[in-house]
Amino acid sequence: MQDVFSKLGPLIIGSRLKRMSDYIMRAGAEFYTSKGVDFEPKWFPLYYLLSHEKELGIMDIAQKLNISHPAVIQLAKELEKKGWVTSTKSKEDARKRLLKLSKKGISLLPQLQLIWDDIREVNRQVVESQSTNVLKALEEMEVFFASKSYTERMKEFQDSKKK
Amino acid sequence: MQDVFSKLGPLIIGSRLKRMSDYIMRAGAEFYTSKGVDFEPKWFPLYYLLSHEKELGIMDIAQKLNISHPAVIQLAKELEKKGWVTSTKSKEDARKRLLKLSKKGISLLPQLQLIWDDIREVNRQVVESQSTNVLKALEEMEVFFASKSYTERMKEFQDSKKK
DNA sequence: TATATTTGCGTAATCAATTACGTAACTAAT
DNA sequence: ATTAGTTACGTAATTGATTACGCAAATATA
Repeated sequence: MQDVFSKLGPLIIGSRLKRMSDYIMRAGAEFYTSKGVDFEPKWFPLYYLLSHEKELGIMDIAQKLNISHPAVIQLAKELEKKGWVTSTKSKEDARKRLLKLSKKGISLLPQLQLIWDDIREVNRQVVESQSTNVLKALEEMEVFFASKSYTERMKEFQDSKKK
Repeated sequence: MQDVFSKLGPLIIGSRLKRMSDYIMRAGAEFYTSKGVDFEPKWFPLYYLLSHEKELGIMDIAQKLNISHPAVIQLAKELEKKGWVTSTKSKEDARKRLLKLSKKGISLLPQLQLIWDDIREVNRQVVESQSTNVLKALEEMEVFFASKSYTERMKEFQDSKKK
């Protein structure tokens, strides 16, 4: 992705973010394997969330993780198969199925913590090497679009041109 | 993805990059639709590349775009169906199938250019709003990992802890 | 209380991209 | 000139996530 694309600059922010994200996620997967832990990066958000929140319904999780609810069901299915997560029907609301970490899931935590510490440390090295901090940049983008969405900004730009 | 995750910082660089990338890509798709142009963001890299390079083989493209060659074949199939891309067997190397923009594909370019200009402009606004430039941050990350991969850095960190 | 609407969940179909594998054409080495 | 190895491409299977759809429970409304 050099030469031709170097001049594109802002036009391909999306693709470049995706490429870097894929790269990091893949490296993360490698790392779990190298440590002999049968854990996949995609499980992290759900697992981590449950490790902090005791019990949560499918939709609550989907919202907190900002993914679709079928994705949550799928991830939960995998973690249940591993025996790390169990579910119970809610007594207050019969529609809800509550997820939580099983004992086995909780007992795995310390081992994962160590790995997460390592990942965090290397990521910190990345960030510290930067004169321009990627996390800060992301933070700023999130705030920027929270105040007004990309699509809205597009519309406004269109209108401003017409004048 | 607030509260629980806010303290994670560097641990979830990957997920956050992905989330932002997804967001921008989706907005891009919306924009094409709103302009009544039947073009998908995923086609952009291949289309744009061909608009600059005349003729290219599948593998050349895969390398330049940093995607797998089946992905190129798939994208090409779609663009061929649209009538924007044609292919010919290479005379120098009978294994190669060369892709290029068709006349129809070329004639679409000016219209797309206008849209790309708009996208570029709004993205520029994003970047200019930032005290910390996301493109610069990405650039730095790319350089950082080009000199030594994430996995290598992981290994080194592991070793340094043992001492 | 009956009815309409919303909410929570599950399944199915679809999508975009990958890995794995096979085949044919080219290249290098003997 | 054979053989071995590499390269280019295509297909199939898999992955990870989404949207679309439907059902049942809860909530709001008449």
